[in-house]
Amino acid sequence: MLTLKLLRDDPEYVIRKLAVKHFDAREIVTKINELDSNRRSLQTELDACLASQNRIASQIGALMKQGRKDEAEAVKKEVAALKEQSKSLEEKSQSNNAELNSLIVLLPNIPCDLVPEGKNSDDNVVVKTGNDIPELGPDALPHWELARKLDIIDFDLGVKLTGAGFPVYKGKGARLQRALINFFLDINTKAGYLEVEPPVMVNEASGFGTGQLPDKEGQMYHANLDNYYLVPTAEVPVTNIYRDVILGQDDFPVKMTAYTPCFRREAGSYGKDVRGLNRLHQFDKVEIVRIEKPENSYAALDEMVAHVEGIVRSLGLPYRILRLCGGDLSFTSAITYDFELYSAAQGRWLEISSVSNFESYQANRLKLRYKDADGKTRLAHTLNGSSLALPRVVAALLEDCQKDGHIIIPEVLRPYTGFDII
RNA sequence: GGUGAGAUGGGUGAGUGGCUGAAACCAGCAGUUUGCUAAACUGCCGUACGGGAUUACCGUACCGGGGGUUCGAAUCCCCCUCUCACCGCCA
Repeated sequence: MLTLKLLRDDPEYVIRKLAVKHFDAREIVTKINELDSNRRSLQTELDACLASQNRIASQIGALMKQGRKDEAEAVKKEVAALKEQSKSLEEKSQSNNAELNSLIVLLPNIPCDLVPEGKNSDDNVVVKTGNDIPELGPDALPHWELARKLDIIDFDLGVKLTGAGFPVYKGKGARLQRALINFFLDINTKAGYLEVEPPVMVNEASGFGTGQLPDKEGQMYHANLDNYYLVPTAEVPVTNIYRDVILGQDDFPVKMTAYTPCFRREAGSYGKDVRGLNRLHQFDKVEIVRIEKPENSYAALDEMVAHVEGIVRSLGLPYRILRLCGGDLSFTSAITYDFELYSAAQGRWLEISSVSNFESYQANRLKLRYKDADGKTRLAHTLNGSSLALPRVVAALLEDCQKDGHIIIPEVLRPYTGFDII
């Protein structure tokens, strides 16, 4: 969430920048600043009231000690009115602040200056393309048919075991999953990311920390007996490692990578988007997370984009990098680069990675801070990106690498798969 | 799941109603001195919010979380959560 200080110091800036996200913030920002000013005057009043009570209480203590009991009793009577007053001030202040908090979380993150104008995904800017789109013959198949023919992914069996969106990978299909996960983790750790294996269920506090709760509650699977949530992405447990943490100067940079299965209810999706591997309820993903000082976060973002591009390039699959426009940017992101692979048999681009800088928006929720050179406590910046999400990589790989009904495994993966053709 | 014991500042750990925002020690930071891969001494050393002469000052809150008793609570009462130990079960 945004900081009150920013909203107070430069409301017009916030309103102007949020317009890039097509978010009309004027009303909320005005209301927030009103509530914030109430908050401060109420607190000043309440603090003064409590201070007198404290003063009187210690007077009574002193009198009692000297055995001047009657005087103490007399002083006690003075407190009653103050107690009434502080009680009412406290109630006012609590309801005021509750309203303030409920409003401030409605404001999305401010897009950074690099974010292009635009309404929706059509307005995203292609910043780079790489690797050639293969010429497939007329008998080229979409991945779900290839998977069935080669008997490497069984969607129907997944339906039997669980439901739609929970495929079963078999034989070389299963091995391919494992190969990709290891390949991605190896590249990430070589680039200095610390490998982490986090829990795949998190508590409520973690869900709040990264912003999945309360808004996206319906998107997560909930184990209600213990009130745990299945992680929708490793970002949640990994970033929450640093919830309520104050980092020192020497702790930077923080670079972590983690593989987890990801669970998403994806309520409301339908049609060609959910065919085959295009959209699943459970999928594998390797994530990278960074925590940086504000002055370094954009350099870190560029590094992450270059890193992910290196992985995609090495797979030899046709890709492009998009800079998301204001209208397509997620609620919490200040800037996002999407990576897409071209799925030749479907004739469409599939998103396989999203690399974002959240600046201090997540950190403010997480209470993730650091001591700067002057010893001041400030909010850190958080960033994350997929490197990579497996299903659509597999979809594109199957479709783009098909030849005479078989799949030619990309060179870099062969040490991991142990085979070069499916 | 059962029984018992606990939860205090970065760490160890004191503290059973007012003198405790919290002893002491360790770690950390700054300085002094002796001098040299180090020691001694002195000072500083939690967070948030508010006020303000906006880095020095003042106020308020916070001793797992929430509520209660009281003029006053880390300290008493209630509820919850978590941790540890033993037993049971188990990959």
